[in-house]
Amino acid sequence: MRKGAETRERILDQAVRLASRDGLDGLTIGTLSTELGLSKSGLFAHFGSKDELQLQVLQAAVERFEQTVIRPALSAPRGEPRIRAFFENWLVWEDDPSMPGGCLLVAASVELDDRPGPQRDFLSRAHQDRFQFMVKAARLAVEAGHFRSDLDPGQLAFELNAIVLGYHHVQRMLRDARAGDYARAAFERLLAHSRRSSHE
Amino acid sequence: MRKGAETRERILDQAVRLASRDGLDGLTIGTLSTELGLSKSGLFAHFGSKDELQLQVLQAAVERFEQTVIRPALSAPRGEPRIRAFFENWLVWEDDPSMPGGCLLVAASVELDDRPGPQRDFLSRAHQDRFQFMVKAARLAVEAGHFRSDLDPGQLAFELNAIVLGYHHVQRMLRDARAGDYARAAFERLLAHSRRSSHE
DNA sequence: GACGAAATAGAACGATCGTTCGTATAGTTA
DNA sequence: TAACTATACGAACGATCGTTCTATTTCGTC
Repeated sequence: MRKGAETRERILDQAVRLASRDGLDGLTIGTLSTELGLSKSGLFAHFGSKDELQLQVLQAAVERFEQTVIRPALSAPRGEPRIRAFFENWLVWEDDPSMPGGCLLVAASVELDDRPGPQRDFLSRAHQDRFQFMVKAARLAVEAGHFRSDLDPGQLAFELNAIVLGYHHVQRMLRDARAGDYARAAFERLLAHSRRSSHE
Repeated sequence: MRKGAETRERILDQAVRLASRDGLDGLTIGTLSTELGLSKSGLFAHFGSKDELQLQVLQAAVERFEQTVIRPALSAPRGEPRIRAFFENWLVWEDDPSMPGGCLLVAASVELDDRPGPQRDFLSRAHQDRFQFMVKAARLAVEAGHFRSDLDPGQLAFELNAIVLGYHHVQRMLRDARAGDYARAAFERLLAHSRRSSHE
């Protein structure tokens, strides 16, 4: 019962890596087991089905996101500093070397957005939670007096999310080195607009 | 030579539809031929390889984007009106019923961004062209006096692109009906910031 | 050290993948 | 209409997919 959990983690670690490249469907039990030096059936026994493997891969990715991005942001002071920490950690996350094919949550989101099932349900919930985290962070920033009182927290969450998606695209598809500069400039513009009496 | 081109178009039409759901790899010659009432080998003969099929699917999608979004924008007056037309047509494109799985260019971009090959090369080029189109449109808007002279056209292109990606995500993964409102509000904020002496 | 359980391996399954080949049909041209 | 070519089909290929089964090895506990 000890050993099993260890290998399961080792499997999921490599599975996240592979799925970031090839997608959740492109992720294959055969290649995954080969790369890990395991037998196909031995690996399979840990999950019982490919659906379950995909689900656990998604869960692993979400857990890591919370650990890498959410938690550090929560330990920053409420208001603008927290939002800033969240954003910067998110950018770091997007280039995490443990996902050489780019953020798995982005890849899986595009892959699953129109395919009903438990994988989509789980991922959708995770994205909603992340969105609500940003909404709440924006509200706290308003309460702290950092942001203007008529700011729409949902709008800020949308734009924050959009900036990171834009970064992902320009960085990975266009391979434009200015991706980070663009993203940070957009973020600063968003912050400036969100602060008290920004322009009217 | 006549008949062949017709069926080829019919194949590509359905292929774009299927690939928008299942991705370019998920697109399968077997299911594609079945849905069209063709034999696998008969369909295959039109392309010679799956790689070539994928490439032509991408080309078909890019051509349609140019026809649906780029060309109408070009027939709008230079400057802000053109950018506005481009953006609105882009949003319409994102919900085009001929791609029930969402914009193929977004899906393929995430799928191919880390897989070298002619498909990625072609798609990357298409995205660069689209980006440059936005850059040029922004420059024209500056020249027309609609936008401030110190505006960074690349930055505007980045943010425009980001807004649409955010729309795609919130609309399709979160299934939030406010996606359009969010996107348009972000767009108006971007325009306001880009106009002459917006806030300083 | 022996025993029961957990973990892994190996072989095989039907299904489907992309692809090839030979053949028949359909369409175009002379 | 005859000849020719483009188009489509059907069967089969080896490879790989997820999955199932049985057997073997490894582990934790008494």
